[in-house]
Amino acid sequence: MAEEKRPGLSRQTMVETALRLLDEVGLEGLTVRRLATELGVRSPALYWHIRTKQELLDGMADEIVLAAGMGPPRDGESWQDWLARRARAYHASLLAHRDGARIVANAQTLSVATVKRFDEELTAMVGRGFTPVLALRTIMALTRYVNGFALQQQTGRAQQTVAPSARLAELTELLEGGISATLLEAIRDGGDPLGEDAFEHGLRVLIDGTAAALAPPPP
Amino acid sequence: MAEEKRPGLSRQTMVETALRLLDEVGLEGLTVRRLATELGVRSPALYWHIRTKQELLDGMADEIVLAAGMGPPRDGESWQDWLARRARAYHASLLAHRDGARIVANAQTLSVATVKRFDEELTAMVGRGFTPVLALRTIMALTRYVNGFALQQQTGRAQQTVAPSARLAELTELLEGGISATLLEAIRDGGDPLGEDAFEHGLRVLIDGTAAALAPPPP
DNA sequence: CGTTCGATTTAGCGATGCTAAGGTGTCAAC
DNA sequence: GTTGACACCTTAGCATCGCTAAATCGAACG
Repeated sequence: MAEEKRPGLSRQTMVETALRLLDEVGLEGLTVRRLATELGVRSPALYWHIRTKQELLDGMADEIVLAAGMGPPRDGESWQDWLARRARAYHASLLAHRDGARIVANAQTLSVATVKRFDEELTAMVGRGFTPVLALRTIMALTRYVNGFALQQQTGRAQQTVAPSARLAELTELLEGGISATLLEAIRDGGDPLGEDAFEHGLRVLIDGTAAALAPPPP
Repeated sequence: MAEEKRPGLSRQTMVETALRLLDEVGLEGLTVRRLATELGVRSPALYWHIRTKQELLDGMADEIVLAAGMGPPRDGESWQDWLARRARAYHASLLAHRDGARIVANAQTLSVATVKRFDEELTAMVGRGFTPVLALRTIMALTRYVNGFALQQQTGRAQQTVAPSARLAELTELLEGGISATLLEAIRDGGDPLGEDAFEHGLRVLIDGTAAALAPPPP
């Protein structure tokens, strides 16, 4: 059972435990002291391995991004399929941990490994007809969309236990003014605006628009 | 000079002063005590007008969104031009205050006025050929993109005083591994990945992709 | 056996969001 | 005019936070 090495603590175990703890207590509950307790240690001990709490959060963000397992497209995979697959994997990784999107969004540092993988992806895109600039802008636009989507999914979880129909009822009350309430119709017809269908729609729009930007402009 | 009314304090003046203070001290420096001092009052006084600090932040977020002055398209304006104009106005509004994007992203409440305006916009889009669902998803996708973009622009402002060339030098060092470094080429050719050109690119991609989704699918 | 030094502890500082309880001024009712 | 009532603000202070300084522990090495 004694799986502990000599130091007993390390940056990596701290990051992993912090991510586990994050799922229990959320970002607001993720305190240095709480994490120390989880590691069977007193809080100042953590500061031997990290300089600041933000450094820990950055490590967690990098772990989340890395866990998406992104990378260049497979052989024979179209860039459209690859971009969609990549975006879905990234999205899932952000949602895999409570407040994951917020942690990634507020991170201030990228690890070298992440940058390298990113560069490989760009290179692959160039191999498929993208210019470097277009490749970079495409991936960044997609990343921002996914970030924004996941962020919105994970914020305002106050009434999360309440069914989504409650939110709808709340909206109905809000728009009682008798005005058109197109919003209500859209929600009824289109399902949860934060659901998978909505996510997929934005994804397709971005990829289709990129295809247009990639094709040579009509003479 | 005596511009004070009877109460001397109100939710609205608090929000306005908080936004002014935010530009000076940033989100981390925006403390309840500091804001109270700015208002010539002791910190617990604020809690007569708000229940929690988050409520104040929500008010600030709403003010920022409202300040974008969005609304239905003008007469004769194409939905493409309108969406682009709307996105730019929203983007500018997020950047108008230090950490503005973070405040909006973490907000948990929307004011009734904001929801109403949003509904008017959707109605206008329906009048231009959108289904309610497509209108909602389009605006949400755009909003998420803008949120993500502004958020990334405003985070990691550590070396902001240093010229962008410094970031490039840092990247160069990072990719010294001799690998292809397509990323470097993209940055050199495309300028700042967080600049206006990059923003406009994503905007155009989203609008072009939406045009494709709006057109009847080819039989 | 003593030294060294990496790793952790004890103690505590300043700051935060927020609460409890008590004041203070203004205005209406009598 | 006195007296309530009520809106609004203050004086204290609690629990908790990120983080630091200094002392202490313990294994490795001479």
